[in-house]
Amino acid sequence: MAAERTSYDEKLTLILKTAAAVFAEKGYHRASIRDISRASGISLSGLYYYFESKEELLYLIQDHSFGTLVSNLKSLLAGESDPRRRLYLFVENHLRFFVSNMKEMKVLSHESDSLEGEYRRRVNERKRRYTDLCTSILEELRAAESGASGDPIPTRLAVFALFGMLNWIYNWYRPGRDIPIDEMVDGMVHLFLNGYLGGAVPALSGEWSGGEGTPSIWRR
Amino acid sequence: MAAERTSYDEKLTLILKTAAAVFAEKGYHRASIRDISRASGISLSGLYYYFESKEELLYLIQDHSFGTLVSNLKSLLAGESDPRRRLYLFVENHLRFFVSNMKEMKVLSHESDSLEGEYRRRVNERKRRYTDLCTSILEELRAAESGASGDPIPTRLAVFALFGMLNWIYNWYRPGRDIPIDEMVDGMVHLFLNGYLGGAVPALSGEWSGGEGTPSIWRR
Amino acid sequence: MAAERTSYDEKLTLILKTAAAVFAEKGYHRASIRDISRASGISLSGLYYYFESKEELLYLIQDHSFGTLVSNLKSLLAGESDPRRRLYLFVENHLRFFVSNMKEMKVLSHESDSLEGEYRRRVNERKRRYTDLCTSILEELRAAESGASGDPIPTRLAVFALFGMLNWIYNWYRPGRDIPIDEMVDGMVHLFLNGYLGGAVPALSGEWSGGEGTPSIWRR
Amino acid sequence: MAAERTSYDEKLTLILKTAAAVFAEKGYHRASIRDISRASGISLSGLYYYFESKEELLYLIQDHSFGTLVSNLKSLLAGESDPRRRLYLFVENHLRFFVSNMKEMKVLSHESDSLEGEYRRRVNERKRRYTDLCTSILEELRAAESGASGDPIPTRLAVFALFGMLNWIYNWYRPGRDIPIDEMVDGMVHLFLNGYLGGAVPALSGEWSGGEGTPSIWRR
DNA sequence: AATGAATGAGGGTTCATTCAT
DNA sequence: CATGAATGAACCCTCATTCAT
Repeated sequence: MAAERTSYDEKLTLILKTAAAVFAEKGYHRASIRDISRASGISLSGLYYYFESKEELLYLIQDHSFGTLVSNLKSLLAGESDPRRRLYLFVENHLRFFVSNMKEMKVLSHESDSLEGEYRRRVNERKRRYTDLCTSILEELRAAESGASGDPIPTRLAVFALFGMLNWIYNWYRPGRDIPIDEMVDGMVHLFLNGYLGGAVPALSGEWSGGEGTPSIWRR
Repeated sequence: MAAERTSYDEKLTLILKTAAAVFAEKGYHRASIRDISRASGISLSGLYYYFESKEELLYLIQDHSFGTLVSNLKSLLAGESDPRRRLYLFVENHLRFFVSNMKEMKVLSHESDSLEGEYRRRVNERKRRYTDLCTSILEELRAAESGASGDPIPTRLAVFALFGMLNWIYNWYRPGRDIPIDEMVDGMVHLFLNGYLGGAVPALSGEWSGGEGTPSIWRR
Repeated sequence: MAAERTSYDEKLTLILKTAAAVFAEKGYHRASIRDISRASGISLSGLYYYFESKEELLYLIQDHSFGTLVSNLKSLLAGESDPRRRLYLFVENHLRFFVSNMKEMKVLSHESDSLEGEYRRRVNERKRRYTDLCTSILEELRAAESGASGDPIPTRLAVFALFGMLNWIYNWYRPGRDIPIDEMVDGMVHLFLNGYLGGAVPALSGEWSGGEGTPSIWRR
Repeated sequence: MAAERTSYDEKLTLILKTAAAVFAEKGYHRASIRDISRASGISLSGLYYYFESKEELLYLIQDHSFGTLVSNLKSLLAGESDPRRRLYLFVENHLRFFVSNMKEMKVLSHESDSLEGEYRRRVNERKRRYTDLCTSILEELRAAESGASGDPIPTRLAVFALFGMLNWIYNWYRPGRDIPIDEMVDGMVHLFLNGYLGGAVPALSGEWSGGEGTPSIWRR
């Protein structure tokens, strides 16, 4: 008697998940709502009951993903004050979530320019706060570790180098075929921590020809 | 009498440069040939004298960029055998070229999935060789520096972490408003070298709850 | 205990009034049932309890309006036999009703082609009878006034000129900002009566170049 | 040898004429670009070479029609200063043009609300000027004819009554089956001139029950 | 070497309408 | 009585591409 019906929320979730997969596969602009209709088994017009436009659909995916990512992080960091552990948790949360939600995170990383107007503003606001949180962890870290010698790495550079390392994985990491996540987390933290806090690198710069950079056919 | 006509090559170069800018601005799929016609001042059908399809145009841009990037690198590395210096030169070449040709490199980094078939194969082949070169530098580096203790960072992870750091810059680096390239190069090399070669990070892992990762609305 | 429920009729009336306003505002074809749902506060599917199709809804509006217009007119003309007064009452009824029910009358005037089949037939039948009534008033009028000199104005032309004068008001008349209805009624009756019954206009025609009419780019 | 090719302008003219017919037949909103494609024999996308949007197409039709209507009028009125003759020419031009370009004029009269924004503004501006011209003719007329007695008909009312008479014809006039244009022109001028200039109509007003107008189901 | 004109395929979106509940 | 959820058909418009000139 207890009919097994799918609720509105379940269906919306299915749609978001399917759409994320389609967007991840073909890219947002190349993907058509018809693709999503086909992949989800819901009629083209039926989809519009759940979102108002393709752009809103992208926003919903990004917003949901980001929301969960951040909310998970918050509960992890809640009781922790040691900067090293906080960084570790940050990286671990980011990578685990990324690997568990590869499609969504690819969409989040790759389609940041695809939103416009208010949607874009909102997602960017979330990104800014997430970046700020990362920045403050790095600053605590530097404050805690006094031994730094030589010119320190600019924090902004460090933050985005870290995000680059982490976000780039959708371009190469294949779960099951690459190393397990645990090892990736350890490796990334290790790499970044030693790099960020480690002693000065022997001077090498200034000796390269440089000038206006590499000549190329593009420069004419 | 000697009319100042623009040659075929000059015009092709103009088209590639313009198209790269348009693709960088709107993304490959969102950009239309009409956009490129408008931006270049060449008629829609006139463009087709210089390429056979939109996809070939993308290929030409990526192939040209990559070709120059690699050729520059080759001549820089030519006389150098010290692994540290070789890494430095690799990073410097990559970043300088990237910043000098931001549009093209964004297209190269961002639109790797937009090519198909033979075009894709060819660009991927170039990427593989470039990656291999980077890999071998990192291996030389590790071989040269004996002091490494503890579990070393997997080379594959290190390579892609490095590429992530470098390629991500199109998402944040604004020439003129951010630090000069020299400092960015120093910072990136410093960060990566210390990270890659530095001593083991105090064990932190294994203590996180994890399991299948963070619960999320996506996982239901 | 006596719940103050709105009856079926009240709700239907609300719907017709709301729909008339929406149709008047956006035009029948441009307006959507969703617009009416929004404007009336009744759910999209809930509306279909009161009519079977959008076209029937339009029919109901036109039929109701016309019915009331004619029924009012009938009771006004009931005891009156003087042709001038009968015309006056005709015009007054038409204009007053029009101004009091601007939305509905705009729909009636403007959307006469939007009905098809049986619906159209029925409304047209009502229009025909209404027109016939007007025609007969004009004929009585002419019969009563013997003084007409020269070629009389063809009745069919007079009838439709009158309807044009009257119906056009939805294009310009703004209650409150234009003259009061009374004056408009007087003015219209005056204009039409003098025109219809007045002496011949000095011959002016036949002197215009004309031929097939005005040359225009359309005629090529 | 002399190829019989149709020029751009000829094709545009064909499209405007065809589109006017389709819009007149089905109404602007109900008509689809596909209908116009079918009717003109030009492919759907091919049409967009000649206009940028359906709305621009409507604008082009209205603007062209109005332009010709007014330009014809201007050259007719050029040498004429007698108010009566000026009115006659105004009406004759309007009606002849209307009948010769029934489709376009129906679109012009019936679809005045279908344009928005800048397009609407421009057409309305033309309409305003045309209306002003008519108004000034009526004023000259009244000034010239001193004999007017009693309260004169408000000019604004007279102008729009005249336009109503004239524009309404798309609702009833069938060339070939109705009276010839000449007679219609004479009739309309006669009707309006006598009405507008004629002596006062015997007082009839004020005796009707009225009040707030006719009670109706709509007024609740 | 270059272009104006044209097109088939497909894009996102809206609509009137239905039906189980 | 009333609604939430769903759909097929159709809409306007854009696109990469072609081809005669």
